[in-house]
Amino acid sequence: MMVASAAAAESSNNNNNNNNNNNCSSSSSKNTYNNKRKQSLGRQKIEIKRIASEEARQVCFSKRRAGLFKKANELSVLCGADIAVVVFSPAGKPFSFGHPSVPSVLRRFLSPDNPHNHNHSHSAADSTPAAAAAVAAELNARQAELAAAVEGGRRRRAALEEALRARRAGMWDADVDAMALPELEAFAAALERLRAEAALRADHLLMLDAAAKGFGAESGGDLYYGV
Amino acid sequence: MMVASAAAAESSNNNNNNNNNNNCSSSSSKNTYNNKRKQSLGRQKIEIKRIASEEARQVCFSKRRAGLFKKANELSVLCGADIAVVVFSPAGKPFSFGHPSVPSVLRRFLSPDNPHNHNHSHSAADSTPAAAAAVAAELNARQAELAAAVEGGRRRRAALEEALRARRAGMWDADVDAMALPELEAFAAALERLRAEAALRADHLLMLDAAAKGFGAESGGDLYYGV
DNA sequence: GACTAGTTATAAG
DNA sequence: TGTTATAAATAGT
Repeated sequence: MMVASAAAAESSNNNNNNNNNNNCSSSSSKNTYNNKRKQSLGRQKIEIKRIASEEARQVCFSKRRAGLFKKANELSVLCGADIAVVVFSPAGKPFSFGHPSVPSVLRRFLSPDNPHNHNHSHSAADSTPAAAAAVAAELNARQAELAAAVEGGRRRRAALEEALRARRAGMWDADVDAMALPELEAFAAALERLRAEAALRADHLLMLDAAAKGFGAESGGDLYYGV
Repeated sequence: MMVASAAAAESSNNNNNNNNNNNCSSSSSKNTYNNKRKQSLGRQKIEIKRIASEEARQVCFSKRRAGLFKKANELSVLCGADIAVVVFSPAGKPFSFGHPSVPSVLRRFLSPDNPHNHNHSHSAADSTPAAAAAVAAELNARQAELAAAVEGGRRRRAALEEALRARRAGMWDADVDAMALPELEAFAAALERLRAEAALRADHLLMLDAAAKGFGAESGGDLYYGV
C-alpha cells in the first residue's frame, strides 16, 4: 500500500484550502486507456447536526451503527471490558450489542453493588431470568391488589385479575403453592437477589435523573454528555 | 513533508490489495534540510485481542471509551437516534453515555411497547423514578413475606422486616395508607406503568438470554455479536 | 453493496 | 497529557 500525503495540512475544524493533486502528473505512460476517473469525491467533512434527508439519515444510521458496534466489540475484546449498547433507529427500531450480554451488563449497571459484588450472604440460585419472571408475577399480583383497593370496586378488580391470568402463561405461572420445598427456597433466593437489585435500580434511576438535570451525582464512574 | 512509503509490507490480516501502482517514483527528496525525523512510527495495526500489558490496556480503554462515546453522540445527533452505552472498565468502574439519557433509553428498551407506546388507557402520572421507588418498596414487602413464609420461622422474618424498615428511608417510605386519594391514584397509575414494564422487561431478558445462547429470538430489531 | 478519496481515530513514543 | 504518522471509518457516488 502506498501513501503519499502531500502537504498534509489537515487540522480538524477550520477547513483548509483545497489541494490540487498534482500527483506525479508525469503520466506513467499508459494513461491512455487507464482513464480511471475519480468515481467519487471521496469522504467529505460533515457537520455534526441532524441530517435533513430522510433517506440519507437512514443510510448514515446503518453505517454508523455498524461502526459503533464494531468499536464496542473491539473495546470489550482489547480491554476485557463489559459493555452494553442500545440504539433506537430514527424509525424507533431497537438494536443492541452486549458483552458478555446486554442483560448482564445492564443488570450490573442498575444494580447496587456496582464496583464489587459484596455477596450478601444468601447465595446461589442466580437464574436471573426466572427471577425476573417471578418479580414480574409478583408485581402483577401486587399491582392488581393496589389498583383494586384504590378503586374499591369489583369490576376493575375482576378485569385486572383476568388480565393477570391471561399474562400468566407458561413458565410465568410460577405457582408458589405447588412448589416443592427445595424449589421454593431457590425461588425465594432468586427473588431476594432481584429485590435487592430492583431497590438499587430505582435508586440508580433517581440518581441518573438527578445527574441528567444538572445535579452532580456520581456512581463511582463517569457520565458523558457529548460535546 | 512528503511521505511515500512504497514498501507496502501490508502485514497482518489479509488486506485487499487493489492498488494501482502508478506511484510516481520521481522521488523529489529534499530531505537535506527537512530533518524532521519521524517522532513516532505512527499508528500501527494491532490485532483485536486482549492487550497483555495492564497499563497499555488501561490507556487503550480510556482512549477508546472516549472515541466510542463520541461516535455514539454523533450517531444520536446526526440521525436523531436514542442511544445508551454502558461500559465497565477492566477495573470494574462504570461509565455511561445516553441520549436523551441512559435511563430513558433503557426504559424504552426494557419496556414492552417498544416501537410505539400504545398508552393503555390510564395516563399521566409518569414520574418513573418515583414509580421505581414504589416498586422497590413493593418488592421489599413481598420478598419479606415470601422469605418468611418459606422459612416458616420468626427470626428470619424479624430480620427481614428490620432490614426493610432500615431501607425504607426518606422518599422511599411511600406510606400508602397515609396518602390522600388523588395522590394514591397517581401512585397507582405510576405503579401500573412500572408493572407493565417490569413484566415485559423480564420477558425481554428471557428473550435476550435465549438469543445469547444461540436460539434466534428477535424483538423487531437486531442483535450484534461481534465478528 | 462496492469504491474512492478526504476525514477521523489512535498506536506508539 | 500532547504529538505524529498511519490505520480505519465513512460521505458521496
